[in-house]
Amino acid sequence: MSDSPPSPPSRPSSPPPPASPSAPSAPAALDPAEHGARAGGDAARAPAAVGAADELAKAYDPAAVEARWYSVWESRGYFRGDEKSDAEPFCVVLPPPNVTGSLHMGHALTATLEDVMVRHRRMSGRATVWLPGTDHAGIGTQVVVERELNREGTTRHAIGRDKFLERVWQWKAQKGSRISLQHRRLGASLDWSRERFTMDEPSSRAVREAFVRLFEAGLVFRARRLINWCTVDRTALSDAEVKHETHQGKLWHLRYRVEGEGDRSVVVATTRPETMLGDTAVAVHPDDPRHGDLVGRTVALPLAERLIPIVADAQLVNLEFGTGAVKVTPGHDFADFETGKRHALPVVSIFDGEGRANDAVPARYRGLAVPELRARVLADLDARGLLVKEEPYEHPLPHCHRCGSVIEPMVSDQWFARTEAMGRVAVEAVRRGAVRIVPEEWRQTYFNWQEEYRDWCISRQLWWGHRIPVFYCDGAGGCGAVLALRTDETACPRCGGRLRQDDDVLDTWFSSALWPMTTLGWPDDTADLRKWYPTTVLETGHDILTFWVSRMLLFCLQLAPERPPRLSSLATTPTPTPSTTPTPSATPTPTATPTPTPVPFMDQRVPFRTVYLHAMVRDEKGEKMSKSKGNVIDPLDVIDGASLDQLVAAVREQAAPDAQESAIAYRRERFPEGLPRCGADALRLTLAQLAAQGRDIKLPVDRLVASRSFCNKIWQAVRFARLNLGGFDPATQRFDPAAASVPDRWIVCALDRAAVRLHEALEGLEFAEAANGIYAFFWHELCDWYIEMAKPALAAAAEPRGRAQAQGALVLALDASLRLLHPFAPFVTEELWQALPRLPEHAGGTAGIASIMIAPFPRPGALPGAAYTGGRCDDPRDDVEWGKGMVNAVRTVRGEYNVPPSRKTEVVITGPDTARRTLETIGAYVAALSGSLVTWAAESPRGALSQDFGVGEERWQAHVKLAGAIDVDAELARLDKELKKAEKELDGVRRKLGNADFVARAPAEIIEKERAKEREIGATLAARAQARDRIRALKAGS
RNA sequence: GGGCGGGUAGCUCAGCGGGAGAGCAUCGGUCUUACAAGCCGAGGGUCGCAGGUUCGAAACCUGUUCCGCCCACCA
Repeated sequence: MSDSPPSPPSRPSSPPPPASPSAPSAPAALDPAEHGARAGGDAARAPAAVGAADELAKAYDPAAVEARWYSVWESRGYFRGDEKSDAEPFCVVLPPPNVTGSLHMGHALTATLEDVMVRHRRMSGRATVWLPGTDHAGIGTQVVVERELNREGTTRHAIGRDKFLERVWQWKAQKGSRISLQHRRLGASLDWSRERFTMDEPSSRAVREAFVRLFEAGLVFRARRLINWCTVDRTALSDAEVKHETHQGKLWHLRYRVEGEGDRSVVVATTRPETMLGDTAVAVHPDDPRHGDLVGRTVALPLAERLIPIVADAQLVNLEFGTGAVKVTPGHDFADFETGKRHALPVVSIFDGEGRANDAVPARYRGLAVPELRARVLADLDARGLLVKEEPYEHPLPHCHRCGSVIEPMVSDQWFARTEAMGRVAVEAVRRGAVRIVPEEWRQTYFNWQEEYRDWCISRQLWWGHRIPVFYCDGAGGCGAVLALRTDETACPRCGGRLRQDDDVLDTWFSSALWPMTTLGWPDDTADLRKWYPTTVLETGHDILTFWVSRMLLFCLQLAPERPPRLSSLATTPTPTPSTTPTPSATPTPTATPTPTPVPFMDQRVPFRTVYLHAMVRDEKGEKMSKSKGNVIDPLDVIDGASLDQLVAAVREQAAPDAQESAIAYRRERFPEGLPRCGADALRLTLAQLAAQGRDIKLPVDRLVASRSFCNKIWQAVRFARLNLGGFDPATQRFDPAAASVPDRWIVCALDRAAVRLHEALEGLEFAEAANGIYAFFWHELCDWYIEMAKPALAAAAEPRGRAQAQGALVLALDASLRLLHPFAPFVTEELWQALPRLPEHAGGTAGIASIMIAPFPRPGALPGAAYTGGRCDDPRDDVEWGKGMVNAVRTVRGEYNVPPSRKTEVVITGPDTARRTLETIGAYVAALSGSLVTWAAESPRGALSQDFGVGEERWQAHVKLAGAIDVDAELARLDKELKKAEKELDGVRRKLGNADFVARAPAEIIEKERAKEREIGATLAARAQARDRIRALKAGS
């Protein structure tokens, strides 16, 4: 893949000089007159310096098309949001990808859906901005750089914090551009002038401001608690970052002797025998007859040689489970930690940060990691006869969301965000509809998560991230103040003592939670913030509903300005006002319950009005894409194509060494031919079409190829137009309803209807509906019927005035269709639109507009077709439908008899007098499309093959005369089959209508519909019976 | 353990109270001067299973089975 646009081989390589006027997009003879720029927007005035080539290549080539447009759009400033615009705002923030990563299909889906929305709204005249950015991804990035250091034989501790951070910034600079490149290749119309990084200066300032404010409000606090600790990444994690996986483990029964009770003992059951060294009690149920009486006694903790009490705890102990006695390890188990608090038990921590046994255990166990420690503890207990039994036991085991290692609950001092008060507001915002979640089924998941109000552990023992802006005056003689400061200080403002900054950094998601605000300039009172906050739609994968969406609601509702502030109150950058809190103690900070933000301001403070959650992209087997499996498809490999060798090479580069073999095998098996070059437009179309799927999207390569074919179809349609526009003068051409032909009038109507449907689907975030609808319209209405019907009038030899009319309508239809398609397939539509002569704006066209990107999206009422569909002109829809019916009927018969297209047939249409009149209007088109000579007759001819067709209740018949003998028996069989089909349907309808309950209870319109159906099928049946009789007569007569 | 989603044509999936659909694949016809990445036609489904509600169920309810996901400290 190359980032320099290759010049397409099939085109003249000399680009028009930059100063040349707007692209002469049609052949010289058709040079469209330029009517200057369309009102408004300097961009529109920019010359279209990158003219489309003089001739369209014979086939669509995505590489050639996509290379040229992105930089043009960007350099002309089309992506820039105009904060001064008076138009209704439309703002989307791109979920910031991890800066050192690379986009996968999930990102491509995000980019596609967001770009579709953004381009549509932009074309519809909204003040649109789409904000790009990347996330520093704390743990992920730090781990990768650390691994690199390890390979060089050093560690982050060896080189120190500052040097290490330098290294990470280098890494970021080196890798960060790939994401932007990928987005550009996808055609994402992001406002790069507003690009942000979660650790850039303004974001860092926002994070700091947010922290200080939350600190001042008592919403973040420091406490010594049991937290999830990853012994590999050596940091605390939040609950959200822990995944519980079912583990086939064991349940061990251990015997503890009761002091002073002779031989009496209690047996406890545990899945983690090694933690017994940290036990500080045994709990039993107070009502347990087995050992209820032992409460208050002590047991001798074996191996550790300590005495621990037996306590009664009805909350922890389940009478039905295990032995009814539970070892209590407050230092390494969440339930036990709570139990310990209830009984004021000491907390013994037996592991260090790497998960090895520390000095709290007897010497022979020190330094052992969990597996070895467990083995030795069990062996020692067994040797003492204290291991009663072990049994297989399945239980959940917590794992690190990042690295997959087993989580160790550990007690430590950490910073937490108090979520209850903020959470209530965040729940309320969704419940009251200030934020809408689409699809709605995710609301429940959101509530379930948000309503738990679990305090969020926000400190991480990492170096890469936002350093916690808390300073301690805890040096010798210090006053002990704990201060959250907006600027770094070295001296304590209270006592002048030396300040020490907290070493920890904030959870990555802390900064992400502020993203809709920071990208718009918060905490400053910026024009962007006033124009675009709250953002309009937040679109992302459902997997980060809890990580990200919930947290944005939590923080933004708390911190956003209550209403757009007045300019006069413009941000005086807050001076550092030190805040204080009591010296941190071992117990959680006191609970001054902050009051929730009053509800009336919710509408102003929510970070977004709508959340749209899309499905996860999976491979064709529905398996999760992962680098180690080798089933990750890089969007660029779909866009540019990739040989099998390239795919294999990519695995070697990306996948972990131990996973490479299987990953390569997967690719060899799945993509023996590699991936075909499909182009960004095809990828986007495919992803948009699949967006309706609920939880998972399986991405079949076939679909991509089909979309590429669709792009070619669009290409060919415009190519056809250009080949048939000889002598056409777009400047003077009008679409004249009075003079327009039936197909021309029909297509403008159909276009108007398609535009209405598409617009509604897009406004309703129904991407698949939108994409499929416009696909079907373009291919099956415009290409299959309209262009085919228009061909005779467009032929070079056709009558000139009629031809000019047809040319005008074709140009109009394609112009509008391309605009409808543009949000989905930006590149190919721009290329073709530039190559298409267009009518002036006052004639419903877009001549003079420099780019399709800034052309108006066809709206109901804005197209000439609106005059028809609005009832002001005669909509020829019925005539065309009858025509289609006739053509289909003839084609069916010809198809059944394998009549080659080259062979003309003679066709007689029978039906009421209206049929004759309809035929006068559309007969020529029917003839052309069915390869037949078509006439009307009152009587069915003998010796023809009949096929009925109809619109609504009315049925007419097409009688196809085939030269040569008819296979009478075969024909009878065919008609018989059709007849039976109709009979069966009629039966069903009659049964329904014969049902008194139905007639009495069903709504009137449904009954009427059934009656109509009865008449319709009745007519069909009659027609088929007649046809059969005629064939029978033929048989009898032959 | 709790919650959620899904089982519809060979494959991937729409439809989610009133006549079973799309793309791909298959079969037949066609190189018709925009497109063979095309055009035309055809075949193919008791909508997981069983009950129920309803005049009417692929859709709603209950149960059941099979897949998948999320959440969860019963040691």
